[in-house]
Amino acid sequence: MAAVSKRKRTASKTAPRTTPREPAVRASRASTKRPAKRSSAGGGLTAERIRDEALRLIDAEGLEAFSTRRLGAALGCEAMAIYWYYPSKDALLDAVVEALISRLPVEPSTPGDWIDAFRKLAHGYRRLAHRHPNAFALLATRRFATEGTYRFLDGLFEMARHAGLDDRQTARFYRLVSSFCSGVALNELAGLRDADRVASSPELEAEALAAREAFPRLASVSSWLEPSHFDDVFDFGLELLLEALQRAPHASGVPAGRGRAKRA
Amino acid sequence: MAAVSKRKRTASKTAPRTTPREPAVRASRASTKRPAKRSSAGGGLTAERIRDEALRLIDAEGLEAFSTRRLGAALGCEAMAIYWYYPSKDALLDAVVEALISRLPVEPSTPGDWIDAFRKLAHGYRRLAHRHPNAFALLATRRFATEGTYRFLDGLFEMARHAGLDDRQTARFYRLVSSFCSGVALNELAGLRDADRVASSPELEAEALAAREAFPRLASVSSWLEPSHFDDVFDFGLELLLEALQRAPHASGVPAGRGRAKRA
DNA sequence: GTGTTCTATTTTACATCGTAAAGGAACCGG
DNA sequence: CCGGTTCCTTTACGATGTAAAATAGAACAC
Repeated sequence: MAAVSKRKRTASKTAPRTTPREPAVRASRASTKRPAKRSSAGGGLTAERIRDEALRLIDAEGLEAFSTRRLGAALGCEAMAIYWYYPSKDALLDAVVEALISRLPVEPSTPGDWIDAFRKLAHGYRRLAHRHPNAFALLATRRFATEGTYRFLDGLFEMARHAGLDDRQTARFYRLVSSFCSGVALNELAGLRDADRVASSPELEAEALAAREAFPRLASVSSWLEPSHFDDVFDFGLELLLEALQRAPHASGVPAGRGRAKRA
Repeated sequence: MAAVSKRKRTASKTAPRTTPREPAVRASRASTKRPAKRSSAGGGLTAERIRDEALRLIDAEGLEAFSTRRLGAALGCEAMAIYWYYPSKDALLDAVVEALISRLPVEPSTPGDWIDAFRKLAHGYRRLAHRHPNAFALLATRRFATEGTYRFLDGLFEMARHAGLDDRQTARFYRLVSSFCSGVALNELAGLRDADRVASSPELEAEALAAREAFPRLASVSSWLEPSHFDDVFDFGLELLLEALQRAPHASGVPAGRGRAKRA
């Protein structure tokens, strides 16, 4: 966590920020004493409630439309109230990412079958993209940088170790599979969004038709690029990766420098 | 192109937009008559100059910091002048995407070797990510929806046809390779950005250290996740895909429904 | 010449954004 | 009752994207 404040935009915002008084940095403080009780109705603000509502809003109205003020309105409080629980909008979005990630199944469904666990995980990731299309760009774009995401990765890597993979192979396949999954999902989401857009505007439809005529090859291939074939592509690619993973679990296939795992 | 205006944010902005008077929609009008001549110095505004400067600015200061006002300042004009050439910031970004895409090599370096052409293309794409890290997210996130990008795809698919791939395989591998490339590149860029951030802040550094202790598996794997190993991962994954591509060029390996190409 | 029209740009204005800073209001242990 | 802590609101500032109108110069009509 920690207050990072993204990038300072123009490097000359206002003041040098001298730790104002130490507001709220840690995300879930409510548990240290008693949860909350003020304002009888649903007013009880907590970091979790804010985060959940943020996700709900993003799902409902898109990432672009999401703002602290709108979130405040949805929560029944002023926008600035959020800043008691999160140091910035950015940090809140990190928390949303964390919440999504932690829903993924890290354990294999059948204990020994770690390839299957990887597969399940990949499918879970993809399911996330489908369930939260608007929030998914966050996952693909932001670095995993919170405790929960660390825990997720640690669990995953622990599983890989039990499967006998050395660290290098683990790293490699983690990168490969996760890159592949986000790549496919982003592609897919972009395609869906675009299909939406075109369908909702006659002029864009006409334009698409014209493009189809001007570029015949594009036209004939693009029927295979439609949403209905996404599953096919995803499974094909994923199985390709998993096969390779199964094929060469221990050995390192490239020069390498003896940085092996400590366990057999 | 066409004025799309993104999504209307809240669905209740201001007025219903009744085609104000028909300002500028088509991107490059300067060529129809004479380029321009007003304002002796470097003032000559054109769609191309705006787009190029936009890319330069994004490269230099990041996507977040990019705004029409700053672009105007860089060009020596008011922000609104841009709107004569592009209907929206969104459309301008589309043009930037197009400019980047059209730099990729679609032709194979040795005429017959189409696998090599795919490889070159993938490496070119990755090089783009390296050369324009700040602009790259645009490529991965936005749909290819301009004439230039259509042309690019048409050229690519034409090449695939010459290589003997049917439309289904073409579509499949296009999606696979492009998804893979953007996924890896995004991952890579996020990693680099994060390494930057951590290196520039002692408290984040301490935090990272603590995480390393709390999650031992993460720590030992993550040395293999460092930037120095990106090339390795990319090549490994790409060759995996290309091998599969070479292995099964024509046949469709799944049930399929006879929706084949009309051309031999 | 004097309009008038077209093209390119500036000016002005508005709603919205993230968030710093300060000011309550409710609770606390004394 | 009092000072402190905790949580939330108010107010304010400097951005943002862009609609709308004003404006300046070039090109054409007469």
